[in-house]
Amino acid sequence: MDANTPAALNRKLSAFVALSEAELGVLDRLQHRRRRFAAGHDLVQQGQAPKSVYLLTSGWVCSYKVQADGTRQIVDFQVAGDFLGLRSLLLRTSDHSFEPVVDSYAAEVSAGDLLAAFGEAPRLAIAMLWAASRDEAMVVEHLVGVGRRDADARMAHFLLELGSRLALVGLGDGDGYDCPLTQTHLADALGLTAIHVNRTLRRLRERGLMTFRDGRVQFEDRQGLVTLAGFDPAYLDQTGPLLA
Amino acid sequence: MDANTPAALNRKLSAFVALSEAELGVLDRLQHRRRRFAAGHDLVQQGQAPKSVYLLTSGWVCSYKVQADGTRQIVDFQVAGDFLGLRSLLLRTSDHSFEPVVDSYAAEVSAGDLLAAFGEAPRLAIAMLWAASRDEAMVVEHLVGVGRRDADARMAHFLLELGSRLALVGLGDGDGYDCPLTQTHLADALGLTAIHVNRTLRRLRERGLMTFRDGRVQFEDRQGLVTLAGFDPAYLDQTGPLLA
DNA sequence: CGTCGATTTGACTAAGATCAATTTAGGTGG
DNA sequence: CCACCTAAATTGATCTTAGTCAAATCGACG
Repeated sequence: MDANTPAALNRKLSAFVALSEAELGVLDRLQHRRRRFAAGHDLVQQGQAPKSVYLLTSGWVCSYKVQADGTRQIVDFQVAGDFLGLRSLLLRTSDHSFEPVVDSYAAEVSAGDLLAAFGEAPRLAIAMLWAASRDEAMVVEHLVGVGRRDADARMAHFLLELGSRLALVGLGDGDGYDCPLTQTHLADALGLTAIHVNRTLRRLRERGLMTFRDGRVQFEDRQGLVTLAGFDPAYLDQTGPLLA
Repeated sequence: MDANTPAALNRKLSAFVALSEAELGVLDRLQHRRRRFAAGHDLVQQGQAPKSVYLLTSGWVCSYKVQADGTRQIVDFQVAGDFLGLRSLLLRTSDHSFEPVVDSYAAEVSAGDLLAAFGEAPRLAIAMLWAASRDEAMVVEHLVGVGRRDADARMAHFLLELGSRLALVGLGDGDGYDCPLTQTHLADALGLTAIHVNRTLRRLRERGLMTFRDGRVQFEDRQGLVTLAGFDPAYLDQTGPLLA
């Protein structure tokens, strides 16, 4: 799908710790067992206990929880370089489900292989822990948005964060990025209805801040968006860990 | 404050993996450097880079983020047996602040001591990772509540979860528990206003489901609350990990 | 007794949800 | 190539939940 994405994880972790050739080699070998996931077909059911982690190499996946009344909350989106199901390895019951938003490719890594790789390259473990912590910080920021930002700021913040994440793995730049999400995905992520998402996007467009059309997010006034959203990317911290 | 709370962490982890005498000893030795935190005085400022973790032995603390406009979102509450600032050890910038809700006591553990303890008792590391994963699952569930539950269900779910957590460390039981939170705390946690929290508690009381008065949460109709909230404690999983 | 914070209640407003259509764009079969 | 089907996007009208503004009550504490 995109030639440079197999290296997305390398690129992401390298932005954080300088990994040696040997460590990058271990990382590459982990990503041998490739699997394809077709858009719309769920990956893991809520309540199952998986024994593998997936490293997404290309595509988009969302992780979500559904409630008894059928409403769903999307917790996070995963793009190239992101992990799927890391937490589920530790908790006996997987606490949410995964839906590929578009056809996606991921490397399947067994818990055993992962532990072996950590033994071989301990700094890899640190780097992955950093990535996991960063993911958790994003969930926290997501909670802040849903709890304390109005629809416009919430949308702006969400799309800015996504832009930063994608730029880190070489997809898109400061001006915008390609984004296959539907307004329903946005609604389920932001705790809004699809209808309100539509009106929110219209407002942002009419204010000259950004457009989202034909699968493309385009920032027209990035600074204006940042101000509206109160976006402070400190929580995406790319400057390295304390333990290194 | 409460005689049995110093053992809260032991009790919590033991509910999950059977720890040996030796492992429990390592755990106890970690908790020697006690510190007191006075109610209302913040522990760590957003943006600082701490080099220690705290293990709360008694009291209540909340972790939160404040936004530029002054609104705040409480991400989680910590009670006896919970960690403070574990994630901040990995991300260079601490991504939120801590406020002791009441006078609290915590053991300060340096990153070095923690790593040493893991070397001595590797199963302790697994158990603590489990606890960290569980904390993250709680944040996810919190996000689901704020995003997709109305005020009544959100409140009911929150108070039920808190009850389960407290029962695990021996504070309170299935009927209720002592809770020092103000309605403002609840509002900042649930993404509501304090006024609406007040009305929400009144509705729950009038429906005969529960009361919250004079620092005491009392379940009157636990099953009714569980149904209203759609509370499924699977994400609090106490049945053990895959890696053990 | 007076002050301050927390709780409680009422009246009103507003952000976002719900209900109901219509339009648009891809894909499919004939 | 075109009629048809479906999912997504768009818009209007109306309703509901929760927020805002204002004020009274209550309790702890100096």
